[in-house]
Amino acid sequence: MSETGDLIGMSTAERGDGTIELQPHQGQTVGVGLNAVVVAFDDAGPRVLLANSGEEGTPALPSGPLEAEHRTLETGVRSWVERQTGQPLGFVEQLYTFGDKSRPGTRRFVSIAYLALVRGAADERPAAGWADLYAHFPYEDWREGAPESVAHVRQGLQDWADAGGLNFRRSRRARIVSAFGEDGERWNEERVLERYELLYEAGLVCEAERDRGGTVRERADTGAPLALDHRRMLATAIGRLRAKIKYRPVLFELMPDEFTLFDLQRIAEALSGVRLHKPNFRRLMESQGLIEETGRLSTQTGGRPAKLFRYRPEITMERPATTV
Amino acid sequence: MSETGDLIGMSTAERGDGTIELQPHQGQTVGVGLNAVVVAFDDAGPRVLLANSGEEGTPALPSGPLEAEHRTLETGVRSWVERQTGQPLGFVEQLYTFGDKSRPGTRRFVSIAYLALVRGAADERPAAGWADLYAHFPYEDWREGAPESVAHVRQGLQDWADAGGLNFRRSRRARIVSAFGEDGERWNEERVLERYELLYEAGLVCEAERDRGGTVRERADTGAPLALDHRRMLATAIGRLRAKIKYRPVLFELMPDEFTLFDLQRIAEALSGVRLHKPNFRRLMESQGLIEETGRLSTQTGGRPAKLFRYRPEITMERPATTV
DNA sequence: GGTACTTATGCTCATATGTAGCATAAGCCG
DNA sequence: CGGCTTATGCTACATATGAGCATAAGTACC
Repeated sequence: MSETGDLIGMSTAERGDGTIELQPHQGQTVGVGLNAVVVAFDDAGPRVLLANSGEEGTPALPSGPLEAEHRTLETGVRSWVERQTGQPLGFVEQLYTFGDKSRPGTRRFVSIAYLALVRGAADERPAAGWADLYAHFPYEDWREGAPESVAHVRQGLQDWADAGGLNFRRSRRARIVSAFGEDGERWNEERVLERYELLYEAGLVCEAERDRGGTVRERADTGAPLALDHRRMLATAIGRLRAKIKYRPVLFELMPDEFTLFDLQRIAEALSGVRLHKPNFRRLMESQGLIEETGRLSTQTGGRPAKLFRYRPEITMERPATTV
Repeated sequence: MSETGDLIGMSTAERGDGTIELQPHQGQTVGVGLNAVVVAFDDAGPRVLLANSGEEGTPALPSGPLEAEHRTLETGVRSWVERQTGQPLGFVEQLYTFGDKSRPGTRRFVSIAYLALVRGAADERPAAGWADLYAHFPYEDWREGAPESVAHVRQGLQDWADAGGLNFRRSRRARIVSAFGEDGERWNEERVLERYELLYEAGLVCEAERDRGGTVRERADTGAPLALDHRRMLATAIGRLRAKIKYRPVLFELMPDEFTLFDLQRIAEALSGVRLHKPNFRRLMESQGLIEETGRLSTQTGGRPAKLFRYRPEITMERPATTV
């Protein structure tokens, strides 16, 4: 191998066959972590898989370092989640890579976050458990109309905007309107990350206090904290998921083999956090050809029995799918 | 700092104030690289910024290792691109993180790829240059109808599908139809990555041959190669960009201060790779309130002079924007 | 057994959005 | 001045979306 180093920061290593292999130098020792946001459903609603980080510790996402034996990043994630929680993963998708320097002096750390969907939230695993998704984002659940916490949060943000200088005020107000809409109007359910980052910046989530060296104090309005920047990852995941169910049939990764159209709708609503119009939702689902009747009925509805459907994965195609 | 290590693969380090800090162990030495797909326009069309990797080397994307002084990943990317090519970046967005183990024995390598848009393709920089985007993806340019290369490519894929066993054949054919449509119908311009990965798997791009130890031989139908997995990154970037111009006003990151509606349309077409209906494109742009007339006219059109417009960034809001 | 209640299912309508075509305006070039 | 170019504006049509209402078919309760 002959080093030529003809390009700043790169070295080209000649292989035996005369071809050229390009490899960046190592810049510094960097830890690479893998994190997973694992989402599932049970009767109580949307859940996220958490690993407890010790006795008093804040809960954390399943995570671990990238290791030599991981063939791909994705296998690494699968292996960590299964080792830590016993939960095997189905659908897995890369979310985002976080790598800001946290505090001067601390070692550089790059975290690659993944989103995973699994088919049922089976409980009773050691050092792991399914938490209510909206316990960490109370203001994101608009299924019963605007939640109380939103008013609190809006007020807190208003105060924060008013506290700044003249220039700050304008741009902060614009960001608040963009993220939270005005007076309950124009709520865009996909802006989960934008909202969380605004709250963090305004010091309204407890992680903000903690990262400045303060103590973690839970807040009812902005929700329960997670370790490190894991709540940011969760926000990223929810936002991505809410966007994705509109154009990809990912919903079915969460469904049992057989389901009614209303089951499907309830899960779509739980994820997107808003109510949907029932007849329109049915029409959409039936017109897309993504599902087919099994011929059987569900009598567990409390009213007229509902037809049971199954997903048709053979129509992988592309079709936009579902909701809002 | 007391190590408790209560969670597999994690260690909790107690800080002075009694709060808990969670940090993954270091798994192995991993190099973290930053790559940038920088896109711009000149009169000849869409361009991508490349750094030459030595005399005979295949061109490469601007890239370099993550370094200690980079505050964020994004600043790292900006700094590397400017150091290597002299090009300062405007709009920057994270694309995807690649980290598969390439060959057994080689050191693990994680590459974080970014997409950047800049306002004009000024040339004449040392060790850098603007290349024609579609030179690397000839089959992606449908502005003049289905390109000849598509027929070649389709044939090659067909042969590859037929060569496999019975089960392979079915799934391969389905993937081909999903990625390339059938007979020129149902072409989805956003599936750039899906198409590239199919071609790679079928051995129809020269990188496939190269990565198996063969020599790099350029192919007219599937386009010019790039170093390492950089063409995969480029495919990811084009796909993301084509999707994004439909719901975000990113187009203006590429435009000069003043432009005609047809200028805008040409750039939208060049990126998406398909022709657009002119009256509809105008109506869309005018109805969105994202641009405003400057009051001046362009007489360079060869016909009736066109009104000049400028972008109104104050309407950052959210508005879906443009095309198809 | 009937009545009230529940949920499922099917249909209609108004309104947005997207697609395609054509007519006219206003410059240039010979 | 007539023929070319491109810009600009408008209209007809198809499709998607959003909201309401009527009916069907079960269960729970009296």
